[in-house]
Amino acid sequence: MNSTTIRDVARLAKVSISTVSRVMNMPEAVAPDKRERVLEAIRRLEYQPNGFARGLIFKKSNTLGVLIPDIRNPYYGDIIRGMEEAAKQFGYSLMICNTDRDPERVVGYIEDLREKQVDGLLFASDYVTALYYETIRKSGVPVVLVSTESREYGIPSVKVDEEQAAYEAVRHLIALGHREIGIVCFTLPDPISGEPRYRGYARALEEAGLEGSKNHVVYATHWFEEAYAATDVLFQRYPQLTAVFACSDEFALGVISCLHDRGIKVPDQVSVIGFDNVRLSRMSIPRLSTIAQPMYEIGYAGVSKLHRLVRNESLETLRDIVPHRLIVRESTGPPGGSGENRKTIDIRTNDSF
Amino acid sequence: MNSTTIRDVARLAKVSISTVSRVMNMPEAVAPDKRERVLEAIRRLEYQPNGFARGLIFKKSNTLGVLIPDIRNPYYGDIIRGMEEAAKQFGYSLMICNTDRDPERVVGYIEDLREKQVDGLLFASDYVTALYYETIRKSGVPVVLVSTESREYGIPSVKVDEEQAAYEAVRHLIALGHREIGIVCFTLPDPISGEPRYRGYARALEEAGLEGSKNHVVYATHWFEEAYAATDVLFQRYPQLTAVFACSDEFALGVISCLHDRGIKVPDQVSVIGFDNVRLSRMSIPRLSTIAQPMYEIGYAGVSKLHRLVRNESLETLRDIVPHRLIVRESTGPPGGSGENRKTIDIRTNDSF
DNA sequence: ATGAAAGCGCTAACAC
DNA sequence: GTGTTAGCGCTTTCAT
Repeated sequence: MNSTTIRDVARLAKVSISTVSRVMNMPEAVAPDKRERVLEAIRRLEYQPNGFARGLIFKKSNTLGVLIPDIRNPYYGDIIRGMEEAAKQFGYSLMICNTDRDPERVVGYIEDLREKQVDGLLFASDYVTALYYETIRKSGVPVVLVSTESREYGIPSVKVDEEQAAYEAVRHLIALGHREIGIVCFTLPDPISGEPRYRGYARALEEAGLEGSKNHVVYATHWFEEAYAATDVLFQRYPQLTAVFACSDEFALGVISCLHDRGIKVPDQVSVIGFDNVRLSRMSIPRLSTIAQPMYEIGYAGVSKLHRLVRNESLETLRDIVPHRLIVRESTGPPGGSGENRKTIDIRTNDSF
Repeated sequence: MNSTTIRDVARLAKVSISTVSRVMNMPEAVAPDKRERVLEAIRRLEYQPNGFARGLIFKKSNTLGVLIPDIRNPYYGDIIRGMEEAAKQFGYSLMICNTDRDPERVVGYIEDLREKQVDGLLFASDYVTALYYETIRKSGVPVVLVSTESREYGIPSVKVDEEQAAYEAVRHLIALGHREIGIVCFTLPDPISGEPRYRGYARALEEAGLEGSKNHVVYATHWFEEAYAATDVLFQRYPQLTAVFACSDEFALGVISCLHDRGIKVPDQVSVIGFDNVRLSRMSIPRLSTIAQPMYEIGYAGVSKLHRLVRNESLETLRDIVPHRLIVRESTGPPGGSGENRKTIDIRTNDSF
């Protein structure tokens, strides 16, 4: 580690340390000749100021902590990029932490970030438990929630309207002519991505007089593999389904893979719609119809909001809702083969992974 | 921000600040009654020490900087998880930065991380240019390269044997009976993932007396969309191909999508093998045959190595090579339809994205 | 315009 | 065992 200090520079330039400090912070305030000498000394010594010392004085780190529940989920790629762009704009660095949804790590990271004196915290997707809230409160660090929200604790947040988005996804299926629609839902109780998306699904069904379908639900927790397995169960119970609403694009891929392995064509026999519009959804065969979230903008807006918070500016709104939109690609279409015409589904657990 | 200091605690507990400091750093060295009083005061005041002050003394941040070229690439998910696990083990936090391969951001981040006094730097996948090296050298921060290496500057690194891995991928294709094999290669000059993988491809071809195929190459830079477009060019030039080696799984998906849109079946008519074994490769249809890199282990090993460097311990080896392995799934098979039997390929640029 | 000195919050000698 | 004190590297009064 390069350990030349301001003292070394002062000595070499034959000035006092305050002069050196001045050329770094208010260059105009120092005589041109001395300024040049100092600059030269800085160059020669490759001097770079110590962030700890500055932090101690300014009581600011210009760093924001970011808690990501699952860094493997492509959903966060663009969220992070949006955050980074905003951070750059406002002069912050990001400290990105992956919690793998482990409460211990969440708490550990919050405490660590607070010790590192981050100026603020971005908390993504996870549900804010009492433990998390208490840890955050204690730390005294401003927080904004990203793709999650908290009714109990009134924390600022940025996200889409999950219920409405899910509603529109299922509306799309209904408009296509589907009558028997299943859902692969995030394991309840998940008050963020689970419950609201289920409600949107149920609302669309009711509105279309299809409430009989409302129990065509099966659960999975975030992973392709689970969605794959859940799909077997779903079609075992409700073989009449002609469409399924998968609560994430990854789920949708799981559903499609399962169906494919059972010889069922998507979308000819069964339509599948996803949620998120991660890059993957354009890379699969068939390309996924899905609900697009503006991930980049969500990340950007999260940092903007936090920036205001950090500077004690007032927030126009506590909970920001950003627009989603339906994207129709290839995985949805009108109902084709009916349940009866379909090849019987093999419900044995698949063991190919 | 919670701003109670060690002084406040000392006052409330009616002891000196050194006693407070002691209960935090060497609790046994202080009398039980006082210790309890201090602990109670800490609890009451929700005191948490200031990392800047401690950093100033210890000259350590217990933080490692991580430079990721493209956070959207799923390849880095497990790399980061491996790093994080090791970091936790060794008592570091990770500061993850996404550079999007922008030299300005790379340099900016290195300087910023240095000011933040990170104890070390993990530099992933990118080629170490003279500018980067100079920036790193100036900063004086120990570095290890992850999934990249540097012959010029002799920087420690952890990665697979790209050339050999590519060789084995193509060997697999040859063993299956393929004679006309194309490659979708990273844009040259890419001395890390481009050139060595091409050499592996070429070596396998030569060894099998297939050197005629060696020019069946087309280039793309990291993205699905580019691989898709490159595939059109590849088959336009060499319609006799029955197999292609894609230099990444993302490329492989691009190749497969393109082929699929042209009505060509994988693997029945054309075999495709990828590289990396990202999670995606198990989620696609067909599931990808690929070369698996141990991403998690690479990340873990990178941090371990850096940890040694930070503590000035000697390294057994400068450049670590970790094992790869061939995974055969569904996207490769024996050559089926010959070029002639195949539907003519539509070489117009696809505009579906 | 410039230097001397105080002090940010903490740890680590060094007394006692 | 515990308190006093001298810094860690820097910015910022305050004199001059």
